[in-house]
Order: sequence, then C-alpha cells, then structure tokens
Amino acid sequence: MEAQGGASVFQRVVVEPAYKAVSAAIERAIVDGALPPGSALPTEQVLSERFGVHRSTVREAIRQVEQEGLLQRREGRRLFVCLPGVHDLASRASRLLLLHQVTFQELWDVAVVLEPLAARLAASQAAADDLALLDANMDASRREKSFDKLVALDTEFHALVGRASHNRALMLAREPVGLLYNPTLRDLFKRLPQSSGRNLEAHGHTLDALHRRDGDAAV
Amino acid sequence: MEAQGGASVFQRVVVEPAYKAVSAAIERAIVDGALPPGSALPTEQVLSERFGVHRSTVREAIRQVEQEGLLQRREGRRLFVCLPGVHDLASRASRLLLLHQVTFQELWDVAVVLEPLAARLAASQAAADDLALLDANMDASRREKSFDKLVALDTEFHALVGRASHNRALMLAREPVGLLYNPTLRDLFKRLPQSSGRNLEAHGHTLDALHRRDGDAAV
DNA sequence: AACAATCCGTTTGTCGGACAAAGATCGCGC
DNA sequence: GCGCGATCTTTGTCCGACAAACGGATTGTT
Repeated sequence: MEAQGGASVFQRVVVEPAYKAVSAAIERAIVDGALPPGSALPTEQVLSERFGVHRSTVREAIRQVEQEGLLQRREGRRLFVCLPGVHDLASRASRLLLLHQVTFQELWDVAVVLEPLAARLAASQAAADDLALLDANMDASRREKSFDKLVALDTEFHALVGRASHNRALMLAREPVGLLYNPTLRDLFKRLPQSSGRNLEAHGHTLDALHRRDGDAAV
Repeated sequence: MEAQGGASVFQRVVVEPAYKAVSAAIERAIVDGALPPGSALPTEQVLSERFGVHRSTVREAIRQVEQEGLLQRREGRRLFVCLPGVHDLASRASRLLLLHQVTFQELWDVAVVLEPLAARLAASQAAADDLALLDANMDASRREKSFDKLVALDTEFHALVGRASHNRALMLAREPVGLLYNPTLRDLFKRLPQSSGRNLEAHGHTLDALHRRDGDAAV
C-alpha cells in the first residue's frame, strides 16, 4: 500500500477552520481569566482586527462560545462574559438522555443513590435561606391540588435539597436526572393518587430532619 | 411612572435574532426526528432559501447546533446529524466545575457514592467485551511504571466500569467527576507511591468480583 | 444650572455578492 | 469495465453595505 518503507509516517493533515481557532482562542481567554466574568467582550471589529480575520468569521466563533454558555447577551446589545450555571448544562444533559432513550430503571438507579447523598449533605450544610426555601416549597405543596403543579413542586423540592447540600458536583450530576424524572412522576401521581400524599409525607420527614441537622434521618 | 392606569401590561418586547430562530428550527428538526442521526444536513444554500435568510445567518445558526453536539463534520466536507455522546457534555461539565472552583471534598463526596453504584451495576450488567476491555486495562496498569500513564489508566478503568454498568445516566453523572479526579490523583500518586500499588490491588479486587458477578464484593 | 430633547457615532444583525480550495460527479478514452 | 481528467458543488473566508438600536455628546429650555 504505502510506497514509503516503514509505517505511514505521514498522517492526513487536518486543517481546522479559522472560526474554530478563533472560538478556541476566545474560550481560552475566558477560562484563563484574561476576560474575567462580568467583563464585556471586545467589539466584533476589534476582534476581527486582532485575529486578522473577517468579522463574519469572528461572529461564527462568537456563536460557538455563546452556545457554550460563557457569553451572555445582557440588556440588549453587548455580550458579557459569564460563568455558565448548572442549569445550562443540565437541560442539555437531560435532552441527551432523552435522545438516547434512557430507561426509567437507569434514572432510578442513579437517583436512588444521589438523592440520599443530597439529603445527608444538606443536613450538615444547609444555610438558613436554604431551609426557608424548602419550607416555602413545603407549604405550597400542602396547599396545591393540581397534579402538574405538585410534580413541579416535587422536582423543585429535590433541586432545593441539592442546592442546600452546597455541593456543585452533586447538583450537576443530580439535575439532569431530576428533570427527566418529572414526566414519569406525573404519570405515577395520576395513576396512584395516594402516592402523592405519601411523597409529601416523605418530604416533611426529610425537611424535619434537615431542620434538626440529623443526616441519618434525612435520607 | 406609568401613564396608563393599572399595572404595566406592556412588557419589554424581546426580538430574538434570526440566527437563533434558525438554530432552534434545525435543532427541533433533529430532536423531533425529521433529520434522523446519520443523515446529512441540507446544503447551506438550500437552508438559506428554505428559511429565507442569508447564508451567513444560516452559518451562524449551524455553528450553534454544531457546538451543541448534534452536528458533526465527517470526512471533510458535509455536516451529518449525530446524537451527542456523553463525552461531549462531560468535558464541558468538568470545565464548569473547574471554573466554579469545586473543592476536592465535593468531588469526593459524589464519587464515593457513584463509583460503588457503577461497580454493583457492572457486576450484573457487564458484557464479555466490557470485561475484556477491563482486563486489558488491568494488564497495562500492572506493566506501567510512569505515574502519569498510571493515572490515565486509572481514570480509564473507572470509565470502563461505568460503561460496563450500561447505565447512561450514571455514565453522564460520573464522567465529569472522574475527569476532574485525574489531576488530583496524580498528585497523590506522586506523594505516596505506595498508594498506586494499593489502588491497583483494589482494581484487581473489583475486577475479580465483576468476573464472578458478585455485586457486593465489587464495591 | 438643571433638565430634556436631539443629533451623531458605535455596535450588532442581516444582507448581497465574490472567490479559492476541496469533494463529488460526470464523461471520455483506453 | 476502468482509470483519469474536466466540471460542478459545497464549504470556508472575505469584502462591503445598511438599518436598527444603543450610548454619549450637544444643544435648547426653563
């Protein structure tokens, strides 16, 4: 096959498009801290002059970084650097799981270890405002009669417990699973109305334990 | 303030740019299945005619969908629709955790519940090729002396256990944590060389348990 | 002088067109 | 039938242009 002796030393040369090089450069500037969060991105014109490419190319690069969640359009015009939040990724992650047709069993197996962890950590880490938000959620849940709203409140309750854990790695891991849980849960509540009451009871139990900072009871 | 009586009924009108509308349309076409994975995206020119916008606008939209992981450049030219893999998101997720300066404690707390879950599920779900890959990793680890390579092999071992669990939600939750673990682990191995041996021993123990399908011993 | 309306420069979003390079396709000769 | 070059297509990049919106400076009014 190869006319040269020895192995094929010459690989296919891959040329990356300019817009990708530019987006990588902008991204690196942000990650390395040269563009601190909250600062405004330089003008498209300035960037095109700096990088020596046309403005259109800069725009394509910016779209990529924007989608990455590192840039955010604030009050109309300019783009500002910002740290991406967990929700940005969580929504995409849950869509990924949806596209891959992840089964309920898979979600369940993960949730069943992450939720107790969140509760245990929340028992020791929760701040006053975390507990206040949970109390508010609990109150709303007790008054709510609509299944859909109850499910939303349930999802929020677990998200709040996650936040109360003050563990961002846990929040990131937990949120996509929680989001997908939502629709399935609604079906369950509709088919077994008493399950909704039991769910509420469990929330109350957990919340009491969090107030007492009793990690073992919280799970 | 408001000249009109009553509350401010007229909210600030938000106009979304055309490129965003187009990217949303393309995205929806993919998620809804109109563009099945593996199919080629229509030509930029065709898209610009369909949507009634300029080709530049279409390109900006495409860059966004591309970054989303739903489009992939294959063998040079055309863009093909593809389902995003876990690694696409995992790298971004770990960068997010890095930007948020997540502590080692946070990572540890999550890993300490996810890894045993992965091992337990792998014990019951692992296929022959999963085990073969793990065996190969084990062999390579036993021969390897370089710390850096050992750490990479360790990370791969855990990723392989995750894959052997055949739980995609778990893989998605686990991978970012595993990626960030890597550098910390290297420091540990360098400071305490004997820890590397103990780590290898633990892997052997787990792998044996997986072969015996002993979920309790695998953790 | 304080305040408001106005004008003008800047920046972004979008468009029209252009061209080179690399694939893809087709037709021709052997 | 098969190899090979010519041609077409598609993408990446560039050039320039313009409307709308925003911000700041200017100017006019009280």
